[in-house]
Amino acid sequence: MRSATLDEVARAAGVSRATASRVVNGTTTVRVEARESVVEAVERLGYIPNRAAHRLAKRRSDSVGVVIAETTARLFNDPFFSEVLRGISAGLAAHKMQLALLMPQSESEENLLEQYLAGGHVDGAIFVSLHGDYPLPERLHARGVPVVVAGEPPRGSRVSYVDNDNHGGAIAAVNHLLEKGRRTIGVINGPLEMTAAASRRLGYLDALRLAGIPARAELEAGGDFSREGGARAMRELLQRCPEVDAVFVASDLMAVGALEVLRTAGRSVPAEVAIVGFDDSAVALTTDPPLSSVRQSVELMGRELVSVLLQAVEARDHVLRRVILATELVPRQSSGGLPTGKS
Amino acid sequence: MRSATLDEVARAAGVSRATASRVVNGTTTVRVEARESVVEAVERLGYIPNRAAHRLAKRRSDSVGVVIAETTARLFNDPFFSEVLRGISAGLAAHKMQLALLMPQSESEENLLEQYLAGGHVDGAIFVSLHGDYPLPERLHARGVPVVVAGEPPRGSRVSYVDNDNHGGAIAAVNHLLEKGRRTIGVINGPLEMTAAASRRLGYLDALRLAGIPARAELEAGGDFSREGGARAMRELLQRCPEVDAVFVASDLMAVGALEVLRTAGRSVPAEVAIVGFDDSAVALTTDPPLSSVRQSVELMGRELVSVLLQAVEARDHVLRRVILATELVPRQSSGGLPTGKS
DNA sequence: CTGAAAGCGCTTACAG
DNA sequence: CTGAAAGCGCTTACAG
Repeated sequence: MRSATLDEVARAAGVSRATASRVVNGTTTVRVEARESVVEAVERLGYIPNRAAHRLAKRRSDSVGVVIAETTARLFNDPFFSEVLRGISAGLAAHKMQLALLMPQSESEENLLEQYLAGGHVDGAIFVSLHGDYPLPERLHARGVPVVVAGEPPRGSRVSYVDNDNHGGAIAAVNHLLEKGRRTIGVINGPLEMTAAASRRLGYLDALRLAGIPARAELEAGGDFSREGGARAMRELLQRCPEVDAVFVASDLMAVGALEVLRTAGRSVPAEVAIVGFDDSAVALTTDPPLSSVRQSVELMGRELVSVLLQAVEARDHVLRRVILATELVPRQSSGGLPTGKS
Repeated sequence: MRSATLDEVARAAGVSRATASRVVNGTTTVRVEARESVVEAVERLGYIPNRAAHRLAKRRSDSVGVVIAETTARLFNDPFFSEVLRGISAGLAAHKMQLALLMPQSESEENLLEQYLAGGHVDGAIFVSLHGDYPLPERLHARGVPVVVAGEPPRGSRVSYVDNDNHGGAIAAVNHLLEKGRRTIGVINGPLEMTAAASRRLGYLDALRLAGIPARAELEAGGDFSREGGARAMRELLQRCPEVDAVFVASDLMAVGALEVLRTAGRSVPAEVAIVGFDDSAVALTTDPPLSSVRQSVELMGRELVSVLLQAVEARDHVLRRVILATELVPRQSSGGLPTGKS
């Protein structure tokens, strides 16, 4: 159960505790023989450093808080969270940092959270909550706690963040539809208080503008990133603009709902209506026809969140860092993307 | 940034560090005046205990490892993980324990994991991986590390676990179908190497047996807990036994697929075929008709996992604990469950 | 390159 | 009820 201590290792290796510490921590200034005997002793005794002692002496926690402050509904229906968590976990593990997961579920827990994060229990914090106006990251940043958030925060914010290129991805999607000869292109938006949704919408509008096609308000419908919402929006669109020949849908899940409505309405995809989704999630491959979508790597986002945070921790600086991850259009049959059967 | 130390609090309160420690930790044997002046000093200085020092002195980590060793696909498509995580998080927070999330993603990370968990970095571990044969919990248990797993482990295992009453839930579901007058009841199973799937199947068989109805192999079809799998299984069932008048589907997601197939096949639900799912997840309310299902609380499971683990940690014992959480049938229209429109 | 020693911030017998 | 003191296991100037 109890691992050997550094003292025991030192004694076994016939060196001082200081030297033992040096080789364990990879300091180079140690004679080869000393190093070797320490390494041997570590092996033999199965030495595992005591993290608490290490932290106390170094005055660093070697752990980062990952805060997921999200409603139950979103949390359970959006694979985003598991995926970004996986990326964060991998990034942290590579740096031997511990992931302290925090999921506040009430007002009072929120308050404790701020105490906790500001109290030196962690070296920094990553926020993965998506809803627009969340003041905690900003407050912690102001108190000098290194912070990074997933997704672009509302404008005016001073905290570092990592985000996917939502705007660029949307432009690519709409350009693709334009190249396919579509001219009456609708959009199904996500909830616009989320910056991701707002950016995708902007990309749609910008792509149309660049192509010299005037935007029409009746070609926009609102969703909520859910399948149901996508279906509802598609019905609206069909009713308001029966001549619509393509739709850029701001999430794959909504696109699934839209496809169902189109099938029920007897509109063939992509012949009559071409569809492009966003996320390139697993469902994109299971729809009929397979869904063209904009790929983003949420796991990569998790890794980037870690590296941005650790940069700030190392540098002990207060620099604002922004990382925008590339997105990529993956054409499939729902937009007539691929001439062959390859998907 | 840096919080006051206990020493500073003691000095400000005019007592010794020992006394200050006693009131901070809630020991009762402290004179009222001393207590009050310490409390006041804590307030005034904004004292936050240094966790590393506390841990080092107490030789306890006050944190538990939560291991999610799961394939990406399952992790991202199953809300189970977020939900159980939320329950665990809440349970741990209530005990002021820290949640160290561990998501090993390779062989080598798995090995480090065992080192880590056995190395005293955590007071115990909760395992949330679902696939059948996972040796790590057993090994840690044998090494004296308190361990509890979510879901019944394969038979022969000696580790504590918390599970939902899959068997009882399945019996309730099938009994309900029997009460509705159905006699040709099929089943769509999950992957049987998962104990949850196996138990549900057993419940189906037992309920039939108790009702004196012989089981027929052609009324069983296999799924994989996915929507696709459910659809495939339903097609099989219709082909092999067109006279089937009810199906117990071992997960809501599979039931969604089954309902789609039935609609396409022109079978009305519940008039011709009654359906009951399992999980009572959010989708149960969005299907058409609303899906009867067996309710289980995964979040509660998370809380129970914590309390079982902490019992073992406190007691420093090696007792095998098993907690089976009640499930409950929620009748809706897919089984003709409710005479009125209430769902 | 190496060791003796101070220090990180807390807990807890022990003696009173 | 309370304080002086040892101890938890590590890191790191400092002197050599």
